[in-house]
Amino acid sequence: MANLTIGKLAKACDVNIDTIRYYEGLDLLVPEGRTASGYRVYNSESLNRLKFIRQMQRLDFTLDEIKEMLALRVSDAGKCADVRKQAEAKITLVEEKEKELKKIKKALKELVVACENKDVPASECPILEILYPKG
Amino acid sequence: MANLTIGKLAKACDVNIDTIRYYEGLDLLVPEGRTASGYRVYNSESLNRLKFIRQMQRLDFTLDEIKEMLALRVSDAGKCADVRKQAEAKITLVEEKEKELKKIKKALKELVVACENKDVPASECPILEILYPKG
DNA sequence: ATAAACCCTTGAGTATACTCTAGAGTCAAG
DNA sequence: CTTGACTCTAGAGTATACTCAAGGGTTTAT
Repeated sequence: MANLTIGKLAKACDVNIDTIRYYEGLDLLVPEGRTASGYRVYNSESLNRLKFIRQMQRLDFTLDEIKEMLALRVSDAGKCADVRKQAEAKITLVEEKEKELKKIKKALKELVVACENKDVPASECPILEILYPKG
Repeated sequence: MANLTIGKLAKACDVNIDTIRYYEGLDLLVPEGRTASGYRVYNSESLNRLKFIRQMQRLDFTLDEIKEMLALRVSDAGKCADVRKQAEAKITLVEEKEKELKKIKKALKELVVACENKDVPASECPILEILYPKG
């Protein structure tokens, strides 16, 4: 695919241009090369890589974790299982968070109901009383 | 309940002692009082408050958001409707978080499935293709 | 009474992930 | 050939959330 300047890459992925240079410093996204005048040159693989990085960030992976995953790609496929394990660990984490969120939501809803009944304790912090009754 | 020194509170919640002082600076967790010699004194409400803070942080709420939730209380009779509104806003926030987590989980599960499909030639990890297809 | 363990404050340092500034060179259109 | 858009580097700044260090008082156990 066509060579890309840093600006075009940034626009294509809707990423700040400085972020791309920042990723380079982390060895996360290194340009294919440079022009004679020193401009960074990127190719379509850079594009995929950057898209992948952003996608994984949306999935709550840190840049370090993403870097590790990208390192797995270039080594052997036996390590696919490693990535799977990481993903599974994240799923467990997500499921735990879902459970906790339910509790919080329940407490907040009780607070709303209490408000409607003008029942709200004059306490310092009703949400704590609801979540942790009787001190 | 028994009065707690900062060290005991820290230990009880498995939190760094400096973190507690840091929270105080944010008006997030203020001690009940001080001893004559200036030592912070905490009570059981502090304990609940700190537990709540940590729980909410695990759920990816920022300290600012947590502070707002803890502030949901009726100071005088007329403000009940106000608190209800704010509580409802927080419920919306929680529900947004739930949605986000669902999306993340779905993507992670796709990732895991992709990993399990080992029909794919051993040279490339298919995960990247799933997350970023037709690169 | 003395040493260990604990507490105080102020201020600096760390980690993650950017984001911006300054000063200067390069490229593309009219 | 000039003007504006783009790029370069190095380094500083931002935001969130801690975490540590220095220097000095306080409590507690022996």
